[in-house]
Amino acid sequence: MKGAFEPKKIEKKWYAFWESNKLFSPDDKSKKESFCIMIPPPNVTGSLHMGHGFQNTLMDVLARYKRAKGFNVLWQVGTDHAGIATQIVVERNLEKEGRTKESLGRKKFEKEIWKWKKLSGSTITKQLRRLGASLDWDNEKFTMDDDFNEAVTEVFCALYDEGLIYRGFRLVNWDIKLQTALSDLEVISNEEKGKIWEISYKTDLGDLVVATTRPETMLGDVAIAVNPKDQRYKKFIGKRAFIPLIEKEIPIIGDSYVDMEFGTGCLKITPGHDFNDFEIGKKNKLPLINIMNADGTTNLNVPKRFQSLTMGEARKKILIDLKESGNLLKEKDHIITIPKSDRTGVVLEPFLTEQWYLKSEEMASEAKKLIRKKEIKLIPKNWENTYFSWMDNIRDWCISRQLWWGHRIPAWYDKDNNIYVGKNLSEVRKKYKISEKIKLTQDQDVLDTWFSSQLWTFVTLGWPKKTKRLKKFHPTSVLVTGFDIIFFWVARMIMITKKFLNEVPFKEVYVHGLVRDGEGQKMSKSKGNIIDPIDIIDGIELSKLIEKRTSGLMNPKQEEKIIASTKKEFPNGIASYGTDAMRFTFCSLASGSRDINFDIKRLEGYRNFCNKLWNASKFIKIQCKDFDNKGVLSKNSEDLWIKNEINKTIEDFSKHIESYRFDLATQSAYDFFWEKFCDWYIEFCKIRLNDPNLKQSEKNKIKASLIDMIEKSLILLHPLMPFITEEIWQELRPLHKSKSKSISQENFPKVSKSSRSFSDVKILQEAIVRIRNIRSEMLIPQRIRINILSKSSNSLSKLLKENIIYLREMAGINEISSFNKKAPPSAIILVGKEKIYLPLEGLIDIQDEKQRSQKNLEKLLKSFQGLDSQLKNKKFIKNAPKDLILERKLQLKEANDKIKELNKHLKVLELI
RNA sequence: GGGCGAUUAACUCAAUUGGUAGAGUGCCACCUUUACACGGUGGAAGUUACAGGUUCAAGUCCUGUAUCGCCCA
Repeated sequence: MKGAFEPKKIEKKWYAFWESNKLFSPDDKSKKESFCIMIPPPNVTGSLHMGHGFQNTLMDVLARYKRAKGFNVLWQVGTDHAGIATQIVVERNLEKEGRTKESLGRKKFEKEIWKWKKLSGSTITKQLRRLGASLDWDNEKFTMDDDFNEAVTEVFCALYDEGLIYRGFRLVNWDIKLQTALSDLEVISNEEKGKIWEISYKTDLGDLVVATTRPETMLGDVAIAVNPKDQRYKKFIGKRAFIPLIEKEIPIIGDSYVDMEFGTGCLKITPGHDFNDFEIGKKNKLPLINIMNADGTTNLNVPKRFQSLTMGEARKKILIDLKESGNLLKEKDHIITIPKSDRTGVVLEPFLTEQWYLKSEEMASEAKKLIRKKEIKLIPKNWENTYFSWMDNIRDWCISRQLWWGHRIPAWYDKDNNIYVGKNLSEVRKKYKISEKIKLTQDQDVLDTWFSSQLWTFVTLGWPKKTKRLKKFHPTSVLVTGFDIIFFWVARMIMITKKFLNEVPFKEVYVHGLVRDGEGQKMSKSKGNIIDPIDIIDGIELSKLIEKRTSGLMNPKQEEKIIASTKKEFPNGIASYGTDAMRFTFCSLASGSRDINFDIKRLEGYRNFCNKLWNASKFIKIQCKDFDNKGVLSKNSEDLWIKNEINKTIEDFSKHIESYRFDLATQSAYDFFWEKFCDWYIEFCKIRLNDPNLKQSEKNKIKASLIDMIEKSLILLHPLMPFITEEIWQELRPLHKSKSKSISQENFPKVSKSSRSFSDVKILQEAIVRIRNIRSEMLIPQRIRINILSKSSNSLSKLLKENIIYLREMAGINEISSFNKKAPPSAIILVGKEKIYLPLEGLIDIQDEKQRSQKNLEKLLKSFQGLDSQLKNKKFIKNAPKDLILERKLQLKEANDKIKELNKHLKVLELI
């Protein structure tokens, strides 16, 4: 084993070993209890980002932990076809070659996408392997696979036949560049500086002033609305108004929706171009006018001089005309929320189209019950509020997209636009009894990607076939996901799974936070603060990191800023930290909070922990060279103490993992290994093994104990850091002699608790720490060995003498002498109730000792006073729990004893 | 406008049903000791955003204020 841990040398080797031995495939015949996690399928052509790294680390920890706990584990792998995202990428690639999807036609374009999928589709799955993710690669799924496609079609047809899927003519979020409807998830609303204009409309009773942020939609106005309670405008209701410039007559209506305080209190109603107006229009039975083409230009419904303009151009022209006609009264700055497309960045238009919708209310009400009845638990619980608030206001889901990449909608039309839905053309003809002579054409649209994603938990297991896997692993155990897709994915899975399987898709949902940079900023290309998990694993030079962060920027102006901040944060680039350190860091940050600020400093600390583990193991390997382990353990107090410590740790660790407190789990494992095992136990063993007076048979027992402890530690840590633990475990195989192929097949250590208090070990440790402390304070050099004294009769004296071997090495003690009557002038160290005397002569200045004792005394007095006043409080005695009072009393007595001793000591010092 | 969350050491985060605040990094001092300087030993560092309240006891519960963030409209 080398001096320092070098992750690069081992990681790829072990992943290949695990995979080729199929260690992560569940056993279909197993009688063990099942545990199943579905991977939230990443975009098939995407690449790994920090969110993936974080999420998949947590899932892998669960999967590996559960395997070690004796479960039959399936962690299902697969990818999503990611309709829009993928189509855009392929279109861009074609653009570079001067081709367009239209020039190719639909079939050839689809072929291009499959080509691209083949080319880049393994990037993400390769990266998942780099994370150490213990996925079941034998059953990788893709949402566009044939079987998935069939399942999607089946679900669509069933929902249609039941009347839950229907065609509807209404507003959608329209991307004029892609010319498709978008899901709410793809809408990014940002506040921007805009303007609000006040425009006068002529009416029967004089002018009304309307405030609007979108004057161009005026051409599609169908009414003016005022609040019926508004005294200013009450009399206008029922009268006529005239749209300026085109002088079209529209009614003035009363609707309580209108906010009297906002703008002028007069609202123009444009149901064809505003979601709220659409609702008002429906309520008041107003007509619908669409003034826009699919490409975002004005259509034939507007006067000729305004036709074929972009919405921006139309706005300019209308404002000029309004100014001229005297109808434009005011122009004010105003902060407006502008919805933009997450995909193309263009401003989204509410647009009237005919789309396919899924009725959601009934399914939502069923889905709400499942959470209420606790058949599904959200963790942390407060996410249930988010879930309910969305479910309570659920609207029908627009499931069609005007794209070429996705599941084609299984609907056909005849020349009269009659709709026929079925699994395929021949089934449709049979189902609806339509002869071959009648021409049917299939709907051009595809389904929203989430429509297939919602089937993920059961179609991956073989549904609609009644497979063994489906029976064994569904409902799945837990879903690990981000809060940003509770609506789009989690809620919909719950609804659809209840509908089709009459089951829950998962029993628990662990909702994790969003990974941000060290300053709490969301990581994004435009901010230039993205860290690629692979760069943390492998390391990256500063120049390459800058190149990565600044290439392909939408706004080149930011380049300088990004270069400066990158140089500041990573002056030497990013070192190679290895997967294990990164995973450990992710876990240590997974506390259940909403934001995870990824701080490279934390990473460094946990990288050091990997090195500690490495070197401790190396030490054991060196010590146990040629040792034939018979498994006979050493049973001194310190050996039993460490065994008890690891048992406590195993118990805590399990408790924390099972309650998804990965941070507490890492903390307990870290503390045990570094602070208990390395700092104390290894030192205890080292000293004993170097002791020429100790028999070889005893030394062998100590070696066996060390091996036992390191083996258990490795198994405990394996879910968190799979690579390093596998490497060491294999390296130590001659010592632990396990017959398993891999540490990943080892069972979690069984816990046996001890009722002992181990006070002897704890007092010994306290004595060592306090001696070190006084040495450091009194600046006694390490090479100087000191003599200490203790009263011959007390128990401390006995304990210290028994452990002189440790005190020599760990506290620089030379000899422990006893005295019967009177100690020479000394500094004193209080250990529990007893004292250790450190003769002053030649070592310590008397004034220093006075000062030190005085300082200690003050501290003790302060704590004494606190405790004393608490215990004198009758209400405290009356109300506080009994064991707390007892504890406080003991603390008080201890403080009191120590104060007495110190006072005595100070008096003695005065006399010298 | 409605809802949710956050504010704890210089930085990044913890703190179980209220019981006297802890890690990692950084900082200070000492130490090249044969597992580890990615180390060892010891140490300093907090009016828990602010103001009230409930309670024997508040980082934790309640009310209000401030700042920041997210979601929905």
